[in-house]
Amino acid sequence: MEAHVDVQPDEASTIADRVFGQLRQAIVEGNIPPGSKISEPEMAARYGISRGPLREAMRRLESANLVERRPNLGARVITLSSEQLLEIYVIREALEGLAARLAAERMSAAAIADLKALLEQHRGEIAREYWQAYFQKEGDMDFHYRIVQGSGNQRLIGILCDDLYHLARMYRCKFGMVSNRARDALKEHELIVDAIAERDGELAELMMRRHIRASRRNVERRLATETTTQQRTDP
Amino acid sequence: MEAHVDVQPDEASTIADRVFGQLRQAIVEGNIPPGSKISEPEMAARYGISRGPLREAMRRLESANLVERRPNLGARVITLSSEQLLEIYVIREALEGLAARLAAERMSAAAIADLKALLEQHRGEIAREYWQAYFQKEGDMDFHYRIVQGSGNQRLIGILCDDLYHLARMYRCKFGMVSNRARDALKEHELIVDAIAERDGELAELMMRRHIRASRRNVERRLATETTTQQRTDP
DNA sequence: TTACGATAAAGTGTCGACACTTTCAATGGA
DNA sequence: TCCATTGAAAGTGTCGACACTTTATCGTAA
Repeated sequence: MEAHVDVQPDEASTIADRVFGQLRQAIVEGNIPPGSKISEPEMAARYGISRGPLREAMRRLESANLVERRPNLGARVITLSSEQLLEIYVIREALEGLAARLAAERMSAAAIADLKALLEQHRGEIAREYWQAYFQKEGDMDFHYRIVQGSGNQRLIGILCDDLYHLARMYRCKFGMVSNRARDALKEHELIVDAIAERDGELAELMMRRHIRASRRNVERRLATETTTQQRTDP
Repeated sequence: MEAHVDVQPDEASTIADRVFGQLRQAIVEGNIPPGSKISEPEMAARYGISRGPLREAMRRLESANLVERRPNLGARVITLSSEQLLEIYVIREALEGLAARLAAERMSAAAIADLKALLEQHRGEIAREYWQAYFQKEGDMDFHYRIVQGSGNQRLIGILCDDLYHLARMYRCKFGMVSNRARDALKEHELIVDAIAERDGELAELMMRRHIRASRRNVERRLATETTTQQRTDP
């Protein structure tokens, strides 16, 4: 449990770690726009550090697939294409389906109780119409995050939590995904937790796959209408 | 297609790239034993470079999950536990099953023909008893590698080819996996390719999952007998 | 005016040196 | 004899400087 935690801007033993967390947050939230070049001297000056730690932070961003680096040409924030977003959904369907099955087999009773409490909280927030503030931002991620943790497969946890989830968040910040699917998603979450609580791994996997597929199709619809009704925003 | 290629010791624009490839090979092949500490000054001296590029190479090895680094304590080659090996198999089953399905849908006819030719070659090698030299080492990897490439999902390709496959090779080098399963595996490979050639994604996924599951069970049996008949080699 | 080439600017890759942390060993005391 | 303390040695983290590559700019010639 010591790995795979979000490196927050504060508390980090090394400068490179701290700057990595800050840069990741800035990139994911769109403060450093996709496709923009990151100049090492400029960034180092902005954060008041040397180029050494900054380069290390950049390398970690590269391995997290948030920036692309090419020799002698420097680093650019990745550009988000709809194809890549759909690729991520396809992988998440397989991987989180697996995670749900494993979680149903191995998650502790206490963790399941916590999960149910989280869903109860979400239910309340949606009823009070707070969901636009919370659920669509982090609530959904919290849910998926916990199930993946519950799988107990460290490598699976690493792939999903260290890489794919940050990318998914980045997309969410880019296109402001105001989801009309919040209620449906909550319903699906409940079905998944029920299956896990009954230790029915097969059903949990099925429900998780169906849930992520529904999310993907929602995004596909949104992308389709977006490209037909208005211009793309790629310069 | 420019990414996800094995960085060979030669031809690499930057020193860090070259040393990364050399170190990865040394680690995967067991020349730098698992669990051993990697001293930056010592390694830099051995390769005749400065600590800067070496640190970059180490960082890339860490993101490939071949070494573990802890602040102020340095880097160690990962220790291979049987649990981790099985974790990898579980993930491969899900991910390569997905890859096989996508490959059945999207692989070009030419690529499928190449795949068939590769299998034909393997068949010949096994018949001539050369399989102990080739098949068990890289032939199996070649097969899986091509199908993953055929999926066309760049992120899936990255996860499997950049990370998991090197780890799998590392395990293979550690325990000298002389497989009595070569003939069975070839048979399973043929079934998978047949399904892909008939564009039957569902069947291709099923066969690939079954194939990897069989491999995993073979490893499990081997591990079980190993631990009961002889001492573990962990010091 | 446009195309080509040279020069300068900016940026990345690499290096050696210093500061701080960890580790180990020797010394002293209980 | 054993444990704690202290000092040195080794190692990692960080920094500034230099070399080489890429890019932009300017000047010249067609």
